[in-house]
Amino acid sequence: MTSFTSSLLRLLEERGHIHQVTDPVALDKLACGAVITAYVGFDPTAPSLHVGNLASIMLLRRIQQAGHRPIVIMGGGTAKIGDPSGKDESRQMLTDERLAANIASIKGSFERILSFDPSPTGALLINNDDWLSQLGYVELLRDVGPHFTINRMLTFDSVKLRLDREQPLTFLEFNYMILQAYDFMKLHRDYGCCLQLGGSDQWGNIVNGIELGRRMDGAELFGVTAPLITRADGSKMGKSVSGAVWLNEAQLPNFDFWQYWRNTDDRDVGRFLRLFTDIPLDEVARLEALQGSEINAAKVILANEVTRLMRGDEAARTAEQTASTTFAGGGLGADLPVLEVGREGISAGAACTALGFTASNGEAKRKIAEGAVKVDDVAVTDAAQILAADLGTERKLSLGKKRHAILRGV
RNA sequence: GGACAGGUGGCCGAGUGGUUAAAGGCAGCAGACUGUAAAUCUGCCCGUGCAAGCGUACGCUGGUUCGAAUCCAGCCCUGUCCA
Repeated sequence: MTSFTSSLLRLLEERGHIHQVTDPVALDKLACGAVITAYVGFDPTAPSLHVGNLASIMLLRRIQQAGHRPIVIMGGGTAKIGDPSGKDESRQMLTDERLAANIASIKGSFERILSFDPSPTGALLINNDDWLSQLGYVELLRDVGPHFTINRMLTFDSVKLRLDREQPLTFLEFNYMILQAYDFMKLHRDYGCCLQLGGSDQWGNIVNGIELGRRMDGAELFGVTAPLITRADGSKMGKSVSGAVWLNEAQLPNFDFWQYWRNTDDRDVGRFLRLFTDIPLDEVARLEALQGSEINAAKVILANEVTRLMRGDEAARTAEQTASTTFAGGGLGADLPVLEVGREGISAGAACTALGFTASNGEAKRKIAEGAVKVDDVAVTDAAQILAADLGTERKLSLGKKRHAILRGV
């Protein structure tokens, strides 16, 4: 797996995007000579993608950077079924309206990352529901069914996992891999797409698509999977104090998004810089070599770059300023959440809950008893203590070291 | 359709009549230490209340009992095997 000649595979490999490739030599050769079309699929099960999807999103960006054409497949059709991969429980089914709304909302993330220009390398965003919902059952069975054997399907991890754990796998879900394979074949027919990329959990699905394309059309298709990105402590990416780390601002404020990256584990800094930013590799090497507390500078750069990419320049700048005023200066940053306080004030406990720092008043009380809540850096001792701010003034309310908010007198 | 085993808090998983808001683990939050890191130690971890308490909670419905997650009945769901 060394020294590819195509810019595509070199780029992917250098930046740590490659886990497995179906036929590296042939793909390398193909990617040298022509503009190829490649796709990655996403399930629109929520109104926003999250950082767990970011590695796949970046794959598409790299494709375009290497001079090829990326296709984003929104799994509007497959989402109605639910991918059994890696999950031990089936997924809730979504309505058409919900899916359409999710797709519309997710689209924004891709518009930041990819260029949807009309050139040969311009990105496309396609909903697989366009064809999947048109399929006739008997027709599908007859055309595609003969190319799959149950024997083989049973050997795929996604299926085996459920069976081994003696958990239900419905016929509906069992069909997911067939429809996904169908997607690949369809994209090859309609768009000349010959490469599918995805997370390592998609290996089985991708291989199925390659097989189906070969059997039905004699097509030569390829697959690349990306490594599962875990953090140095072994956990999956994507949780912050506020829950999942969503890519859309509507689901997660810019400052929290920035903070997520700022708090990256030392050991992950280099890897994340390579994967999730466009910073040149020699610069990355310099940054990740920083020792001790100096590596914090690299984390700021990581946070700035990723935030810039996903949220824009302005968002990154404001978040960084907020962080430096709040953490270094002990002041109040513009990006902090604001709680408006009337003349009558609000109890310390209620304020924490109103800001979403705590889930209930009971939790707020416990946190206060633990000495976690501070107003203007002075610990609050009584949950019932009334906090007030004079008209037009601002005070700082903090829970722990990371969460801060502005109390504004109105 | 039959036999057997199951359905417990975000997840895993103990618990088979009161001392059970329910062991233990994971995840999470906070405190200490630090560099807004990691590791470690400590505390917290259904809601409400200052508190005693109250309200909810162990698939669903009903029953037995002073008292049920625990016993009984019916139903729903899942798995394994059989037909």
